[in-house]
Amino acid sequence: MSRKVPAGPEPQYLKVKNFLREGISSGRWVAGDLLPSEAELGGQFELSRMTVNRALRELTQEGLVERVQGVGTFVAQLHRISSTLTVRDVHDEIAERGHQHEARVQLLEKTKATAEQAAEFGLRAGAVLFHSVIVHLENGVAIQCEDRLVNPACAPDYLALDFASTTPTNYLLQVAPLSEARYTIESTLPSDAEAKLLGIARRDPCLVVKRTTYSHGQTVTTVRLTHPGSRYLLQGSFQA
Amino acid sequence: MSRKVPAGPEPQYLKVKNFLREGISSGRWVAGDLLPSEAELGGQFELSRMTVNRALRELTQEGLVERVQGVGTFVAQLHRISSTLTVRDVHDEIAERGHQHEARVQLLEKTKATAEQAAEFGLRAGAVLFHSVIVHLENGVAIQCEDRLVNPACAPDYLALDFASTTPTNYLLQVAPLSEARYTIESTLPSDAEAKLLGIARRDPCLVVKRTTYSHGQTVTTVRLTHPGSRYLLQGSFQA
DNA sequence: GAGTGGTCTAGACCACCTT
DNA sequence: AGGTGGTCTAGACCACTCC
Repeated sequence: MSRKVPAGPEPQYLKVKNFLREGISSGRWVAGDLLPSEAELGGQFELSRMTVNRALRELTQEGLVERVQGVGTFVAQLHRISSTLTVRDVHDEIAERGHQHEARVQLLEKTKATAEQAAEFGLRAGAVLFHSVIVHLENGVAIQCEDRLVNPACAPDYLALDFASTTPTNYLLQVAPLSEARYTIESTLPSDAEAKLLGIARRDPCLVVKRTTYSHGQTVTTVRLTHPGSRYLLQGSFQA
Repeated sequence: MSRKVPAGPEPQYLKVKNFLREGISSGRWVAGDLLPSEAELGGQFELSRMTVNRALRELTQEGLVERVQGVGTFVAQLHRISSTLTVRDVHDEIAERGHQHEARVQLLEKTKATAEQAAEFGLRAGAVLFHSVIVHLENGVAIQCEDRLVNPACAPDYLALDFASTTPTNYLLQVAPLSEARYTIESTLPSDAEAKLLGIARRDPCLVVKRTTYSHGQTVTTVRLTHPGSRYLLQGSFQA
């Protein structure tokens, strides 16, 4: 068992992972099948149990297999195609495509929280919130309208910032370490104001991402990101 | 160092993970900061390096920290809020909400591939494809129109199936082990046919998921899932 | 050369499930 | 009792980076 582990280009645990991945995606094992135990795989590959364990643990986390203590490892039901959807800072996203980003600040003001907003921020109705509306352009074309409410307790100098150079997302992540976020994605029509700002018709469908982020258990900000359906889509992929 | 590791309710590596997570979400360490090395953490917690390594490895995979060999472990830039978006079988999704699912088969036919479709399936133009259109209802309300093309080579008996009892997604996952999938999510208007089938107006925005799945390097199926924007949304969350 | 992370081992103890 | 996975150790060698 004392192999001179070359630790070459491909680690041993990856060989095990690939062996199993291959077996699953080729149909050699199908959903529900019992896979070889750690001991068996360790024998076949001449590896210690810890190394095999790592391979199987990672496959579990990737959702490809399911493990039951005392029973064994099974091929997972792949009834869910899950993948990492990344909601990112617009600036980064545009920059990564090699395009030019421009932000136009349409509004930057203090406002008083409605009862609903106050509840979301854990403040009392009428408390002061910061409110900004910014249109983001990619190579001169409006692709996102960002309508945001900010908790002044988390970012007291929000109104004094220059959003032509930093995005609110970027700034807020710096002043308030992100601990949790919730979002929804839906398809709706833009408001009159949004349609005007984005240069689209009132009846053009939009992809709307609503997001609330928390830090230290406090609500930092809520944002509504409206994207013209004709100019924006989310994409992702899944790999077995 | 020979502690009687109680392996109690909380594993040791989780203690390390939680310690670091807490430090990051509380702002004790901010993006870019250098975290204690494996050796340091091992000393503080009286753990072996392997155990600490596991904690840090998992945090890396969760996107919370970044590691550079020979340099150290740093708090990651949380410029991306990523979470697992799960695109699931409609039936499961509805059943999980405790609601009733009904599938109405609107169309089930052979068709000849257009040049574009043929290219997607790796077949020649005019090759036979199976085509189905099914409307899915949740408690009697149409929430999804599923327009699907299927590669006959992967599911020869597709046309003979009873989709009132099994969904195409479910069936196809069984006959063709999923190896890869790609999808996009966008906001558009429904076609005339879709609007009619979903019982909505032609100008009601829809959330459309397009998905192509592969098995053994073959294209198994392409599907367009159209959801009335007023009745469907995707949601997710992110936890630091 | 000293410090870092990346990997691997050959044991170990435990909890759990099946028999 | 015997097999399974879940965790942990105290070493080890390597590749990499920084000084």
